[in-house]
Amino acid sequence: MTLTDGRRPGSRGVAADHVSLRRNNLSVVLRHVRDLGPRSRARIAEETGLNKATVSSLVAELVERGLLREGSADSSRALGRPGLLVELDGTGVCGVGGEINVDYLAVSALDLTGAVVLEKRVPVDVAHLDPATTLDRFADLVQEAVTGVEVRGGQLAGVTLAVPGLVQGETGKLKLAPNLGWGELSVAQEMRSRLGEPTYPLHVDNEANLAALAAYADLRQTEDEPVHDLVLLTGAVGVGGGVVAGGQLLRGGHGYSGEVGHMPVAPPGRTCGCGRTGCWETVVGLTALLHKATDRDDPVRDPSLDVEQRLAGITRRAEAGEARTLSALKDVGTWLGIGGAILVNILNPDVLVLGGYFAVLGPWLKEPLEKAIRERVIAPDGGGCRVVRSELGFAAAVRGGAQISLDQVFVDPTRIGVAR
Amino acid sequence: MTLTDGRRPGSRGVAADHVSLRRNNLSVVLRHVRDLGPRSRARIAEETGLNKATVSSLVAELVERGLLREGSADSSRALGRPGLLVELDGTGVCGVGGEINVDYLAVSALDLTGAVVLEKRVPVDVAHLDPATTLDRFADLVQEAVTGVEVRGGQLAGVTLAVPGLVQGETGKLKLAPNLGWGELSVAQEMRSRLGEPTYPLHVDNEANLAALAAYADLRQTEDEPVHDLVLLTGAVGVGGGVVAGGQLLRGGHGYSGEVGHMPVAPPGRTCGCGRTGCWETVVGLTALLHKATDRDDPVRDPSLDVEQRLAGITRRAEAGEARTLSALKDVGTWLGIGGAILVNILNPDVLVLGGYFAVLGPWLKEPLEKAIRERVIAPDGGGCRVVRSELGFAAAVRGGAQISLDQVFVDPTRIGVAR
DNA sequence: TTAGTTTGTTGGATCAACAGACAAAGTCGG
DNA sequence: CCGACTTTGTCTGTTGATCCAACAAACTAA
Repeated sequence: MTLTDGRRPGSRGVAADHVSLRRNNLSVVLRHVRDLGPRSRARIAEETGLNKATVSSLVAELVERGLLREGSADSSRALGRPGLLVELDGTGVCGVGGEINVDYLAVSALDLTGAVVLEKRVPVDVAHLDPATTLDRFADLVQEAVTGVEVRGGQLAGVTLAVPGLVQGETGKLKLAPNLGWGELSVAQEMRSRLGEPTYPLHVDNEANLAALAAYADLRQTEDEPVHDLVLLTGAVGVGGGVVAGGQLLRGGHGYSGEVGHMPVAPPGRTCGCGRTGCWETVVGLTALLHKATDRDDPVRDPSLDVEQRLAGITRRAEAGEARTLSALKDVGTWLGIGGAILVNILNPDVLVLGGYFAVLGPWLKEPLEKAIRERVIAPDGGGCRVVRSELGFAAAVRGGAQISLDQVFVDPTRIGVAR
Repeated sequence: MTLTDGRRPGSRGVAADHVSLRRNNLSVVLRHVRDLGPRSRARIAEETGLNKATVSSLVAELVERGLLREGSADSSRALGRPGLLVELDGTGVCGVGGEINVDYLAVSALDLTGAVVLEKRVPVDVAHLDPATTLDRFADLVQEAVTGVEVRGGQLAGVTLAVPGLVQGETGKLKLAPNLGWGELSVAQEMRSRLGEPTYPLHVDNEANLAALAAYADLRQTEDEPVHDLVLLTGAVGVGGGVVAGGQLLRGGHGYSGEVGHMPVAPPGRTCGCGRTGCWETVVGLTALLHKATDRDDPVRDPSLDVEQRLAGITRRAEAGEARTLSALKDVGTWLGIGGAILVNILNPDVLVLGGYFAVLGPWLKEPLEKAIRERVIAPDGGGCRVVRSELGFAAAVRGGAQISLDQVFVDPTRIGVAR
């Protein structure tokens, strides 16, 4: 009922005038077409409650801004004059996402429809590189995507960069990225200067947060019923968590939410990177799986090889029914469920999304995981929570970054194109 | 930037017309006065960005509806014509909250300013009573509060009832309340029929959720900097959790969020009510403290005595420096911190609020709790999270219930009073 | 061919915010 | 005490976005 700013959390409404009203309704129409697909003006009016004449005017402006376009005639309704379908115009605007991770750099560009315009991932041993050198190479990669969008004739909605670490909410300052071996560093500022102080918005966010957002956008397209509450778990050496609650990314007071890897749920065992024992990571992280499933000199343990290849090795053994591999996977799945049940009890998500290596090995993890959750979640029927594998693989964070840049356009379409 | 409905989660905007615009700005002005205190029309205009003339018109309507009133002259500004202060009118509207708990029934009525109009708590051994009988007595109590508000000349904004159990989001159906010994039961429907199918909105919610909301409203008044992310822990026989994230109550997909009592963090020991061992409740619940601090025949263990009196006994011993009591409190405080750190790592709240018995014994719990959190939260400086005791005691949930009813008025002031 | 249905546009009405002018009510300096 | 100055709150007219009702256009069905 109230105009929300979106930038100031908790502020449920800001003063509004005719311009805000128009902006709001432009956003409503644009998101309506995104979420429910192409449809005629008359149908949009009917479904949103706006007047037919108003919808015509709004659509005209959105077309002028290059966000919508008229498509073919609507032949679905039997009687009367057929309407002209109005649909998202993918050619106009793109969002770009980037990611720095332990062993690769990546970028992705999505158009307004969510389709992948370009995507690139280069293996880089970030942990053993100077941060400045990494940022140089990362800036080159991001610039490549930006120019790629521009030569294609698209307008750039914004760039959002993912980092596997603690990112302070407002400033986008990186506080700590243990897996990269990075300390406090203003990634946003460093990248802005390397990209020549660009005019488009550039933000930095936590990798799991953006992956969760990508999963949210993905579920919006694939699921019948709307999903507004989800938890995403990214499995790597560490374990990251991203939470979408009530359709909004949960960031916490300072942006440090989603640190799930160090829940003390396991019996004392291997020492965690944080210095303690018993952390969840130590029983569900990739290292834990490899230690259980393989011997010391096994090639799949070789950190210099590509992660996806090593995982393919595990998959092959599991498919062949190798006992030790299957037992290790069942073990990890159960521990995943024990920690997952904590999250489900606290957050009651509709969906628990497995990302990173959990997604790859999902077929073997899912059953013991779901069993553990059913047993340990207090709410009836596991609180109605389903477990799904992410379809996005290791591209989740970059896609989420591109998506969050595009989201700004859906919230305020007047950011793009010329005024009337 | 978009008009939010508030009822549909995730829907970031609904179609808006002139009426919505007006409603939005009425809400903005009303909340502005609530949050920042009495001030002149000119100042409201300056601070909200609305036009002076518009603010005059909005204030006039809000006065007509009995939500605002003109107060004394503003003598704070030195120069020029002094303004007339505009302030919340407490006499017009009230919200009512009720609570069913293990050993008492309670109601509270708050006026628009948040001041307590009436409050009542009666000891009832709910667990050993037929649900129907309990609901009969509860309905009498709620009706008493409702008529209390009405004879005072106030309009009733709504009634919200707290239950210590799992409440399904939309329907307000109680799924499970183990501490009451209640199973599935539509409390909302039962109460509506007992209250004669009232016209005012009546809702049912989880007790910890409402307590968290009360703490949120309380911090809004007492803190200088706005707090939009908090976690509230209610200590009783069990442990409940309520989460406010980004200024919104976190409910989860089906309303089952906040089940923190059964996190498996403790070593195997006493069997929990849920049938497992190692649950957080078993080391921080009231029973755990009593077992550590006292012998079997100690009178403070007697469940037939009032909880507050028994806690007063513990407080006395702690103040006297009794070693066993102090040691038990330190133990509970540390365990509270171990589980609390999980919540802080996941949710990154600005404030961790201690409610229920944790608030009463807070002075002894706080130090070991904060130490454990500092040690175990990954984000620097504990993620900026402070630990505070709730000032509301066992009235938190009823106050929160009344508050959430009033919140509807702040979101849509046109619900109250006559149209222009 | 005609009646009926649906689409999308047009012109006028309505409503709320805005802008600027102005009287009212105070302070300050002489 | 008086005039210059400042600030408040109201009033009048303008702007702009949505709504409403009428209508031409386009198609189906009989």
